[in-house]
Amino acid sequence: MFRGANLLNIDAKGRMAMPTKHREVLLVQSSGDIVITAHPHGCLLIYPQMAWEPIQSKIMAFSSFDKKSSALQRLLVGYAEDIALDTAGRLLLSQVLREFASIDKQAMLVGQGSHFELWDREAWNQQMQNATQQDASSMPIELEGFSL
Amino acid sequence: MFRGANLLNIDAKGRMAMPTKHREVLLVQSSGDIVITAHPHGCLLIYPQMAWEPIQSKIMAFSSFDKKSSALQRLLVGYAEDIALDTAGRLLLSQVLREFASIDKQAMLVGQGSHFELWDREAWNQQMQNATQQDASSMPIELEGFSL
DNA sequence: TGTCATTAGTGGAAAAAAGTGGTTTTTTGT
DNA sequence: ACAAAAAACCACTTTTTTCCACTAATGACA
Repeated sequence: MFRGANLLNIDAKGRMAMPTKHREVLLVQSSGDIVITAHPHGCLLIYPQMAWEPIQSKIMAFSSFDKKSSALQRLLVGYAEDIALDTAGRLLLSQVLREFASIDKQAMLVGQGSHFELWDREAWNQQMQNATQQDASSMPIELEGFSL
Repeated sequence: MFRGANLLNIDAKGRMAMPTKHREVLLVQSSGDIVITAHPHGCLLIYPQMAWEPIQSKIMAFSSFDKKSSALQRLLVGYAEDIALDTAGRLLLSQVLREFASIDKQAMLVGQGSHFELWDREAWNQQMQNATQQDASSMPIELEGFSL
């Protein structure tokens, strides 16, 4: 599925060209219909529309009285927008979403299997700097014994 | 499997010639399909495509809300690119990956059994300088009682 | 030990594909 | 019906990919 990182330019209208290798998959899987939403870590999430639906269902099944889960519902479902690729394979990022993720001129599109993450260029570099400075002792339990 | 270190030149387009002795293995094992990604220690990882898949599955099974494990997912899967050897047995390193590992003109390709690591020449020398200055007292527990 | 032959490494040109930006057309809301 | 905004369209530029040719290195054999 989706993997790999691409540095992309965003034009004055807020349009961003999807790398061609991913376009076909998106067109086949959900006829170019995309859902974009906000991620709690400060980036955007990009799903093929069909893959998003079951996730949204799960999220909305959480209790809406619990503060944590309703906050998550507001973020993930509240920000979610339906967008389609234009004829040139670009997608239009709304003002609101761009502001949420502080995305301006350049963004890093990062494949994560079933979906993508979209990061402001600077925020991504920051993120990666942290990740490469971690040492194994601070790794979570589930990574115990994991090796490449 | 893969072992040995080779100093390789990278041309202006970012192409790198695989040492011939490794080409056959890569061709037989995964018809020349390679996955290349980022390693938290600042080098690149090169796997035969088939050998990479099960590793990616394990990584993506971690929780995506935990900061530490999602950082690892972003690094390892986010940077992973599918690449094939060209007709001359070279592989093309993308701008993004070269920048991650600060690889410019020369790189050290290091066999690690199932896979390779690719280091910027300078970073590799640095790395080795540290390794030769370590003394046994700072070794991790699992190396207790280990001798060559 | 020198010459020849084969194979590996390197560089670049031509062709194809992708990215970009602006103009026109359509839609939407007033 | 008109104005503003958004979407579609189209043409140009840049990048990427593929292919081919040349040079260097290695090894075999006389």
